[in-house]
Amino acid sequence: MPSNRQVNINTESVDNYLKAILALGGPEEQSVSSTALAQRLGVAPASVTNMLQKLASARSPFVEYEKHRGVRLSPEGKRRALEVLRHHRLIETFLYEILDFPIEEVHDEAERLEHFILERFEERIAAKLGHPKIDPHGHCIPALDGRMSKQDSAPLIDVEKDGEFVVDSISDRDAKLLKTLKAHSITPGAHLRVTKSPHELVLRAGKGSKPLHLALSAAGAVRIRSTN
Amino acid sequence: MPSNRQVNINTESVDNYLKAILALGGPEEQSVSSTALAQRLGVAPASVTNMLQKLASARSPFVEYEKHRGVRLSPEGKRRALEVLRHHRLIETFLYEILDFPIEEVHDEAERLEHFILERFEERIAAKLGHPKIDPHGHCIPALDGRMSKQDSAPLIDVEKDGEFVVDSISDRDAKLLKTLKAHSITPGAHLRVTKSPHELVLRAGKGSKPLHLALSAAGAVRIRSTN
DNA sequence: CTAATCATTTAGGCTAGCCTAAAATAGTGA
DNA sequence: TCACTATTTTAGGCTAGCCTAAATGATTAG
Ligand SMILES: [Mn+2]
Ligand SMILES: [Mn+2]
Ligand SMILES: [Mn+2]
Ligand SMILES: [Mn+2]
Repeated sequence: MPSNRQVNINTESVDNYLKAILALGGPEEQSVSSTALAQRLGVAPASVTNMLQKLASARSPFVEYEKHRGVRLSPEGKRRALEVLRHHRLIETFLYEILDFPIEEVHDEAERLEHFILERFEERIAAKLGHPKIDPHGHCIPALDGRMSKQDSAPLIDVEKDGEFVVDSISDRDAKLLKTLKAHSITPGAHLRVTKSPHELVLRAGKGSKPLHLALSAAGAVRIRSTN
Repeated sequence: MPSNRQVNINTESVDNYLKAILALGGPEEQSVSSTALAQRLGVAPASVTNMLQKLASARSPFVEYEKHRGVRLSPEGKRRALEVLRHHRLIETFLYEILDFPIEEVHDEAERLEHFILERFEERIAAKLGHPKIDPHGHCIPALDGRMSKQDSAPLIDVEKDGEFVVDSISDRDAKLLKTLKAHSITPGAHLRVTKSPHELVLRAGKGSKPLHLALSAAGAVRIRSTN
């Protein structure tokens, strides 16, 4: 009857569970279902249950978990998740700015490295980059203390009527889309004219760039804000 | 009776076994004992035997191994070991040159990262650094094809009589020694006056730096070459 | 209110990589 | 050559993190 399980809580896998809970919980930190986690992490639901039980029953638990009711990060879990997110986005910025990686390749490389760097490395690249607040996808980089400015933006898919916007951020998880958008000069900070039609959005960045027909299914990956 | 074992041969642990065999086998690629490997890797001898059996019985084996007679790298194993060594030394150079790490800290960080970078990352930092041939400890960086120039140097401990030499390289594995040597301006490429006494060596670098009394036990970590 | 469906957990298994203890082999020197 | 010692291997176990299949719990439609 191993009740007070002694769990090794510093693994790549644990990091990834915490990051996934942070991402799926959204800004309101809603509770996240096993199935959603299983899908995001590419593992079986049973594996998720197993891990959640471990994370919840550790000595200082990373999550609050109740059977059948989903899971939330504990304060400690949130701290760790934000730390890994900071690693991730700093590494992405670094790969993009210093090592000249193409934007669509930085995510996968960061996804591995984020788990294996020490504070010193983080501190050195942050310094080298001038303590950036935004990564190359337009996402906010959490500060050392875990604070992160709320983003004042909306998914492109929620646009109600045609208009002009500024590109806020683009999801880092779809390399192909990132490449396409880049080819149309649709990058964070760019001005964007949006025209809605039943099944797609038509996007135009600068004068020189061709209009892009974007399926609605892809429009969740782009966030916009107003042109002040 | 699982004879043709299907082994996953791309793990950090496997990398570390191969690197250790490369290092312990020396330039003559002598066969390496289980005990020596166990000691170097900080695992039990039984664990080594187990891993060697796996590495030797894979479909394209990384080692040639005979019970009780030690182990050598196969051509494939040597290729991989040199690849990881290249990663390691490129990362060290990069941490030192680009991120301004202190010399005595680069090794530990590289020791982890070397297993988790892709070709692209290797290629980018090599380019950024101008395809260096020598790392900050003075060690040769294997080329992409695995070739590595022989080092024309000798361990300081083999010095027979007093004289002047050039510091060739310093072992990366002893951070404390690296720091001490640095404080006495004893770094790769520096000129060095060596005076032998029964139990120690006295080392003097430039005029400004204080003489360093080095125990013989530490003198294996430094390699020297003649002043042309 | 009940039955079908869907989500989640439990149970049982697997591999990698480590461990310890016991057994076997090799090497050495009397 | 034979016994003693040191090295190495075998045998058996453990944890982390996955898996599948079966069982259970929650939800919803009739
Ligand atoms: Mn990313
Ligand atoms: Mn990750
Ligand atoms: Mn090193
Ligand atoms: Mn290593």
